[in-house]
Amino acid sequence: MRDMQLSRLEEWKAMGFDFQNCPVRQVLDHVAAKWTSLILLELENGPQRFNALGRALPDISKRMLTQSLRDLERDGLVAREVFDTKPPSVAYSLTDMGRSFLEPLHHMIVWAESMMPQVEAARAQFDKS
Amino acid sequence: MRDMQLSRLEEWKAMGFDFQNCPVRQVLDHVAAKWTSLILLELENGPQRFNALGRALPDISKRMLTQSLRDLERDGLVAREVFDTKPPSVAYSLTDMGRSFLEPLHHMIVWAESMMPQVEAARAQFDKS
DNA sequence: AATATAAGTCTCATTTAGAGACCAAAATCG
DNA sequence: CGATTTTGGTCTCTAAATGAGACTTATATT
Repeated sequence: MRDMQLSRLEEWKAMGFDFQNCPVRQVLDHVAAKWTSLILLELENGPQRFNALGRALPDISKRMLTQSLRDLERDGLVAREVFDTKPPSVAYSLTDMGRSFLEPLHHMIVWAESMMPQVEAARAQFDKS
Repeated sequence: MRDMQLSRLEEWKAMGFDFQNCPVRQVLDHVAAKWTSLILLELENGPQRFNALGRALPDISKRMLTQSLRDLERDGLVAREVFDTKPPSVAYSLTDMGRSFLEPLHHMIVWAESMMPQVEAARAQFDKS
């Protein structure tokens, strides 16, 4: 969308508002990361090891599991701990901040579950026309 | 991740739990759609036309704006109304359900804003090591 | 007369995600 | 004893999702 008038954007820039670093976007990107929320939800059941998480979330690829866990670790939502077993095992757990994220996340889930029938109805309506 | 033990998944399947149609995943996918939440947030300011939305969200492409709006319309969160002007204009607005989604969304945003400093700190820590 | 606007669609290029092979060392299985 | 499994990943190759931008058609503006 490059054919915009730029006025509002220019205004924001003038105000020193950094569009790319907008905190709202950053969280939404996080929630939007498709797997991170599911991982956090799974870790609510307690610390889990890499492969156990993979089994709990059967349709995630190892690649994305690794990447999502790194992102979560970097942002301080998840802690990674290596145990010196043979072979070495790695446990992932929620940090306090990670746990605090579950509260708003559960709000979303409650909303989702209560609205699902309406959403289904809307879809059926939309699809038939 | 095809090398899983399948036990938990099998269990779920035995329970008739349809993994792909899980409502939690469906909403999270929605929130995870990268643009839908931003669009809903923008429509909180009142109904807006296609190009106006494009200007308000400068880094979305027309292609994704169209697609996201269709998804939101299909799920009943957004209403699309065509006006017979010349050239015809189209207004998008929140439905009641769309508005109700803003509540849990705002919870997430509040969380995001309050946690941002901690997240930044965690990132700085992670990146330096 | 040329350009802009409305709301998209379409194509092509780039980015992101998924599938699965591969790693090394130790434990387990037959 | 040899084969397989398990640990937590990485790497490559393919497939899917996204972005950039040209194009449309009729009217209005400059």
